[in-house]
Amino acid sequence: MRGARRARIVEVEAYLGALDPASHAYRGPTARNATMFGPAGHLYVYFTYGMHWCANAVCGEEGEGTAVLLRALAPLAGIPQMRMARGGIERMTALCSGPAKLCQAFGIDRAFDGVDLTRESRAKPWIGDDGTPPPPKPGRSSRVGISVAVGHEWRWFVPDDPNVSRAR
DNA sequence: CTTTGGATCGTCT
DNA sequence: GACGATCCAAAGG
Repeated sequence: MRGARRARIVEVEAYLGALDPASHAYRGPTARNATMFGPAGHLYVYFTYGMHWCANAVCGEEGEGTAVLLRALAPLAGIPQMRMARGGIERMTALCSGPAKLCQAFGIDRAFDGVDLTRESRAKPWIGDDGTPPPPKPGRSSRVGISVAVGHEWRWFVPDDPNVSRAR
């Protein structure tokens, strides 16, 4: 949520710090993952595959390294801006249907690593509660794109939402 | 529709 | 020096 752009979170994955070999925080704090070990409610942004940014909400106790990866959003407002940021792509469900796509749609990069998500602002991303209840029966599956700790079903999503990324 | 391979570079070994 | 918490275009059915 930034500027005129707003969207609803419809897919996330949990990464459990030192307990989770698939987490960036598994091997302890480094320059890159420092934000993960900070206070909850802040944004952890990382760069991957030489071209993509991905965003997490830090959610554990300070020093724990626990975070939730934002994997997909349902666009609500500022759609033309998202389209523009995504290179003029037309298909609505392609705007935010992936962790790197949603960052591109919202213009999220390293500059926003560490920002406080709990404070509403026009100049940076933030997360708020608009009163929409969570799905009564959330979808659940193993996490996408990882090669270790594959056994845990720590991906959660809104069933039947067209913006949810398709699993490999 | 599905499958495949290329792009591209910061981070940690 | 290897490899990613990915995406997309192109090619094949």
